[in-house]
Amino acid sequence: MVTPSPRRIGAPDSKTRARLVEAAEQLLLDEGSAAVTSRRVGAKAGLKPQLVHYYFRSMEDLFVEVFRRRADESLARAERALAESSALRTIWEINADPRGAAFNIEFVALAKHHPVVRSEVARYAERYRAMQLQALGRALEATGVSADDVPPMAALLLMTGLTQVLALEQTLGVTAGHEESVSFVTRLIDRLESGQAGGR
Amino acid sequence: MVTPSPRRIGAPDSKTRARLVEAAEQLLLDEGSAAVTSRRVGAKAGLKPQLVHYYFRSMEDLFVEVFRRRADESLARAERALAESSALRTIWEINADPRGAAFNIEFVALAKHHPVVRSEVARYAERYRAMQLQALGRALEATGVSADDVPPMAALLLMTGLTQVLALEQTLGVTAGHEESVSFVTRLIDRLESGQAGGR
DNA sequence: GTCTATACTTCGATAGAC
DNA sequence: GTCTATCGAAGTATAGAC
Repeated sequence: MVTPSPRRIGAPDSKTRARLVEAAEQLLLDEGSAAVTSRRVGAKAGLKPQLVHYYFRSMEDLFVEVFRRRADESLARAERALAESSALRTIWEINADPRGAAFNIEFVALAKHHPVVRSEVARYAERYRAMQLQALGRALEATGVSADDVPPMAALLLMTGLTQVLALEQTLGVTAGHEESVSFVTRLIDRLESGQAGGR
Repeated sequence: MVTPSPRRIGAPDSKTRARLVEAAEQLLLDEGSAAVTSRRVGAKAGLKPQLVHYYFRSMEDLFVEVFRRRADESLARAERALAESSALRTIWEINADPRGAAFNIEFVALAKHHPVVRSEVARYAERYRAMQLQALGRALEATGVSADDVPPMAALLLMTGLTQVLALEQTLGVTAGHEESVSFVTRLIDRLESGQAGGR
């Protein structure tokens, strides 16, 4: 009794479909979420725009697919990295990738108008946060920083926030103070991870 | 020899015009930049959509107007506030307003497709940053924190970044750890400003 | 000085041809 | 299983009526 989707949809493993997803991601990163229209995605992939609607029931479905592809990869990569030592530095490096931060920002924008995207992004954000938090808690403990002095959650949100402002301002061409701030954070991390007895 | 604009534009002090700007700002904050179209602005203001094009040469002009109105006000407010004492806390409070952070994010999105908006936002960001930086430098100095230990620029970008992630995540409905992080920062500020001898 | 009728473009989506 | 012809709605903008 599953109201069968009235429209036919292309095979999930089609080569053409993969090209469309790739084109959409490119467009999203280069020109922002507003540029990801069926017509422009088609053009970028060198295909007719209607193909987007053949392979995806709606634009929202395409957005979700683009998001999942990258989010799954990020989660896996982070999981591997955080299992190693020096989690503090690893967490910073993962978040410091400006492409990743830009990607997030665009999807939060899409989430405003696409409920399915929203729940997907929210679910991912929570998982990602929890994973990093656990690793960061262990890492800070190892350096001798008490959780009362510096709650891991606050440290994590401060790091994440910094990388996101940097990404945001980069799109404006504003970069004053960026290097200085990054080197402050990396120095702090170096001091903590090598010294292994930082704090107050 | 100024190629005179071929189209007639309504008076800058028109009441109707003000209504349109107000409606655009509402729409921007409530539904994001993608929702600010001539048709929707007109509807929100209870006017015909064509009026948007009568009062503004282009949508971009409307965006710039919305931005300037609020940016000017923010700059003036910040200038007054920062002249007072306890600049550290003041800077935090100004940035902690989630509406302001959301506003910024939406305009950075618009900047991607509207060069005039971009230069306007960039110019404002630089002025705002410089102003806060100066006040923050003085404030940190007063608390006995050396600029070598905590560069004011880094402190400023960390604070700004935190408020922006919070705003971003709020639109997703994700709020885990927000209170904890905010209270960490405010406690830190309290300690610095009252103790007046924090640091290491 | 203010607003409306209208043109033109691009959007997402579908039905049906190969 | 894959792609094309086409529709109706919504987008920006202009020319001209009041």
